[in-house]
Amino acid sequence: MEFKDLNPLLHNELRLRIMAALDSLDNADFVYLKDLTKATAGNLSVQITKLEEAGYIKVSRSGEGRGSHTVCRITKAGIKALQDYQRALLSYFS
Amino acid sequence: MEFKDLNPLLHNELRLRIMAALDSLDNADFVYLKDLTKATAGNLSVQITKLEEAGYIKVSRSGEGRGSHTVCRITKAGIKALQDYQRALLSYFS
DNA sequence: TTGTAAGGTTTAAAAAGTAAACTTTAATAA
DNA sequence: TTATTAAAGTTTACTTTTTAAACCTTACAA
Repeated sequence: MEFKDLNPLLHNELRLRIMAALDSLDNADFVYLKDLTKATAGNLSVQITKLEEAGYIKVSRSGEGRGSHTVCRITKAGIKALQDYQRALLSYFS
Repeated sequence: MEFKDLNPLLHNELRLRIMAALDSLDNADFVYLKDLTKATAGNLSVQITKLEEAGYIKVSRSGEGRGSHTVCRITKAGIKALQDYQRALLSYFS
């Protein structure tokens, strides 16, 4: 039995939801992600920022206040990290 | 895209290691688990207790101090929880 | 214009994770 | 014997992370 390390940034439910969504959608805005992931706005905001800082997603913010719009897109590094995470997880199951 | 909730007790790397190990070994003692999971004794002790309190493992403790021996075994509920967790995870990866 | 709601961000509090320090007993050396 | 060291765990205090309530800014409606 050999357990591969799990990327702690991806080993969080909300962040994983965001990444999984962006992996198949390739781009989604804040409101859509909020609805899809069932997250609160605050939590979503924080986790998006963490993924952005890690370089796993790219975020375009435009406007302020009500007129603002935030669009997220997964990066190459993000896709790779997600794949690696998935592979690591497999080492835990049979 | 529908994300199933991930059991928070299992969605922790060390606890998952413990459970995955016990799932295939069916019984392992503290020292063996410590070596296998590469955990510190303190962390292992805490996480074993949490899994025990949840009814996912059964723990037999005998003796005290150096002569003590702690053996863990997965329960039916633990096996089911692990399976459910695994299934839930699959909903995150296409 | 002013009230209300939408889109996000900041924050402070709660929860969880971690490992150093400790307790107890067994083995070993002097 | 009687220290001394080391093994097996547990407690604890600390840090990190998570979470959502409160907040800010702007747009729209009445």
